[in-house]
Amino acid sequence: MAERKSDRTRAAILAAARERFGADGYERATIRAIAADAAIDPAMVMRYFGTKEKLFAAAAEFDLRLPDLRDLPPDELGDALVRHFVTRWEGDDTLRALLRSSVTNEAAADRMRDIFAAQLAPTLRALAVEEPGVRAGLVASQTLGFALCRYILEIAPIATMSHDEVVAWLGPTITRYLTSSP
Amino acid sequence: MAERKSDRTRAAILAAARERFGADGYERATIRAIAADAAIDPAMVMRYFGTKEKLFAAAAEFDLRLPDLRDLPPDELGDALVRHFVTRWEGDDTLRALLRSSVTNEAAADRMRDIFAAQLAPTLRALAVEEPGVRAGLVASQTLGFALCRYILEIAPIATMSHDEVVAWLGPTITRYLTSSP
DNA sequence: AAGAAAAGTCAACAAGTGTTGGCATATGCT
DNA sequence: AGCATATGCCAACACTTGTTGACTTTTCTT
Repeated sequence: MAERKSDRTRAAILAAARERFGADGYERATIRAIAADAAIDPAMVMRYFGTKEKLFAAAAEFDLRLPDLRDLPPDELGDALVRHFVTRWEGDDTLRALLRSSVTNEAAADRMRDIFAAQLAPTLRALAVEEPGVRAGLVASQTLGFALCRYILEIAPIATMSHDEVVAWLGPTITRYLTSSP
Repeated sequence: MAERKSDRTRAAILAAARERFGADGYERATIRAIAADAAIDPAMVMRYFGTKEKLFAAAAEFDLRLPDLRDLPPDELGDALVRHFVTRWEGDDTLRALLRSSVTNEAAADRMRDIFAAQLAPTLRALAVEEPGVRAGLVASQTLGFALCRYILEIAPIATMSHDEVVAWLGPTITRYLTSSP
């Protein structure tokens, strides 16, 4: 079965949706604007995805692609995680779309919580730390907060930091959240 | 000059606005809903504040009320700051309104950046740390991220933590951001 | 008590939203 | 080639939004 024509427009819609949701958030990103970006008719978006909610659900599918951390020495966990997160944030519009939308849209917030519970927490559980839920929450709080300041609010010194500086500052924090006992 | 009748409705509008902006964010919070909460006519909101933007600007006025930290030993700075932030977050709808709105609204983001630059950064500058801008950004990233996870996303273990636990976990992080050299 | 100013109500507007159905075009199969 | 199906466009719908202007009621001064 060859590549259908519809596959390409479908992909174009999804790409445009991720970009718009990421730039404007769920409510301000309009079907019409997404359709214009994808150079098609707004009705096509409905035909392909049925509803704005379902379009978002499809566009916000996301895999953190967390590496296996079990072979690392404990004091390098934070650095590795932070470096992974920063590159993951910058290679994909999806996380930005998710963050921008989850603040005002309940479905997006659900998605965010799900990524947290289904991807981050299990990875930490595999490290056999105590209270993996709490530690996963702490890691989320620092990484999401950093992303908020860097990509959304664009607070000056945070937004312009190099990857190495980010790792140097946040790495030890994450390491402590993973290894220190309360 | 006695208390005008208008002062009370003005205050009622502002309270309702803060609540709605905090619960729904800037775009989903409608003038009509705010007016309904304040038990007045939507047209009154316009008469009192002129426009939705100006209403938000008035409702989002905020003072962090940061204490003077210069007398504290350096290793207690983080604990004190974190405890102050948590109580400040929970006693006032304004910060939630600001956080929820700043993600999709540029004026709200400006306000957020302003609080950061005009209140947090100068306080740290008074502590004579190196690179106060960077450290203020780091503090913002952790505190805003924690607020996001606790009050907006309501990620389970973070949302239910006691104040003491919050201080125990975040305090050392903030202390390190303020005292450690890069 | 009369009149001015303040405070509040009502109905409507123009614009933008998600969504729908009908109709045209292109594509693939036999 | 001819038909069925997939793909696409257009115009319109019902609704909500911020905002406005005319009108009524209350409040206060003189």
